[in-house]
Amino acid sequence: MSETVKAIMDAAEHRIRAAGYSGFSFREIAADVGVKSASVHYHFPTKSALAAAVARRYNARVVEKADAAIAAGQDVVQAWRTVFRSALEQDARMCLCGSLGATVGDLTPDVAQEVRQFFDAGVASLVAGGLTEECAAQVFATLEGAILMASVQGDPEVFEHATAHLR
Amino acid sequence: MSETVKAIMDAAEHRIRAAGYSGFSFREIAADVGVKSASVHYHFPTKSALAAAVARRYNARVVEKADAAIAAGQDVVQAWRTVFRSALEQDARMCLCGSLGATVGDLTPDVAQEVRQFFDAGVASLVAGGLTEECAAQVFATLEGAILMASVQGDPEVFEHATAHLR
DNA sequence: CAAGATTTATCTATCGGAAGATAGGCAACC
DNA sequence: GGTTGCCTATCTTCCGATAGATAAATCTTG
Repeated sequence: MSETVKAIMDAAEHRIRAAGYSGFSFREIAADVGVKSASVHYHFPTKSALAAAVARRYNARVVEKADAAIAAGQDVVQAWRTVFRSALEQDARMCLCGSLGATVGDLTPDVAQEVRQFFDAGVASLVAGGLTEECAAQVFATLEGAILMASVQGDPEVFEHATAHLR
Repeated sequence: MSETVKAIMDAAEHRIRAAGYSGFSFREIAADVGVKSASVHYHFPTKSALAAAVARRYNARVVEKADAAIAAGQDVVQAWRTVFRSALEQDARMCLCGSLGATVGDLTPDVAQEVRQFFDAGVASLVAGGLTEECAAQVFATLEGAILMASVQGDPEVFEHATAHLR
C-alpha cells in the first residue's frame, strides 16, 4: 500500500470518526493529504469504496488488537475495554463503525456490511473468550454506547465510569 | 404548534434517525410533507434550528415517557429499557440523539448541546431512581449501544439479547 | 543495454446536480 | 390592513464524478 493511499485512508478514518459518512468529502480528504480530489478518485473510485476500505482496515486492526491481548492472557472483557478506551483516548474519537452504523440509512450496502461484520466479529471474539451470546452482546453494546457518550460529552472519564463495572 | 410544523418535525426526526444530521435535506423534508423547501425555511430558518428543535422535542418526549413509567411504579431500568425498545420497534429506528451524537463533529453547537442534555437527563433519571452514578451511566450506555447494534443489524432481537441481563 | 511501449500517479478543468439560504410575490384570515 | 403561510425563482457554494493531459516510472523487446 503506497504512502498516499495510507494517508488518504488515515484522513478518511479521522473525518468519518468525527462526522460520519455524509460528513466528509473528497475535497477535504484531498486537502488533508495534499493532493487534488481527482487523485483520491484515482485510488478509490467512489466514496463508498473509500469508506468500505477504511472500515475493513479498521475492523482488522481493532479485532487483531483485542485478540492479541486475549492471546496474551488478558481477560476478554478487559481486553475489549482497553481497545475501546485507546480508540477514544489516542484518537480522541468515536468508534468508526459506531459513527458509520448510527446513520446506517445513509450507507451504501457495501459499507453497511463492513459495519455489521465489525459487530459480529466483536461479539464472536467475546463468545470465543467464554461469554454467553447474550453477555457478549451486552458487553459490546455497553462499550459502544460508552464510547458514544464519552465522545458526545468530550470527556474520556465518561467512558471509564460507564464501563467500570463490566465483568 | 401547527399541523405543518408538526409534519416537518416528524419528517425531520424520521430522516435524522435513519441517516443523521448530514443525511437529510430541506428538500427531502419538504417533499415528505408536501410543501416546498422555502416553506420549511419559513418555520425553521436554518438546518441546525430544525435539528435542535427536533432534538428538544424528542428529549422531552422520551424523558417524560420514562419518568411516567417510573412514577407508575415500574423499575427504573426496565422503564428505560422499554422506552428504548419502543423507540426501536415502533419507529424501526435508531435513537435520535444516538444518530446525532455519533457524528458530533458534524453538529453545530446548539444541536450538540441538545444531544448532551439527552444523555445527562437519562443518566439523571436513573440516578433519581436509586442507581449510583456509575451504574446509571452503564445502563444508559448499554441501552444506547444495544439500539445502535440492533439498528445496524436490522433486527430488534439484538436489542433484547444485549439488554436481557440489565438490572 | 537501449528504445519504444505501457502503466502509474498526479494534475487541470469541468460536468450535472443538490445543497442551504434568501428575496419577493400572492392569497387567506383575523 | 397587517400577519401568516406558502409559493416561485434564484443565488452561491459545494458535492461526487469524469475527461483528458502530462510526467515519471516500469516493463518489453530487438
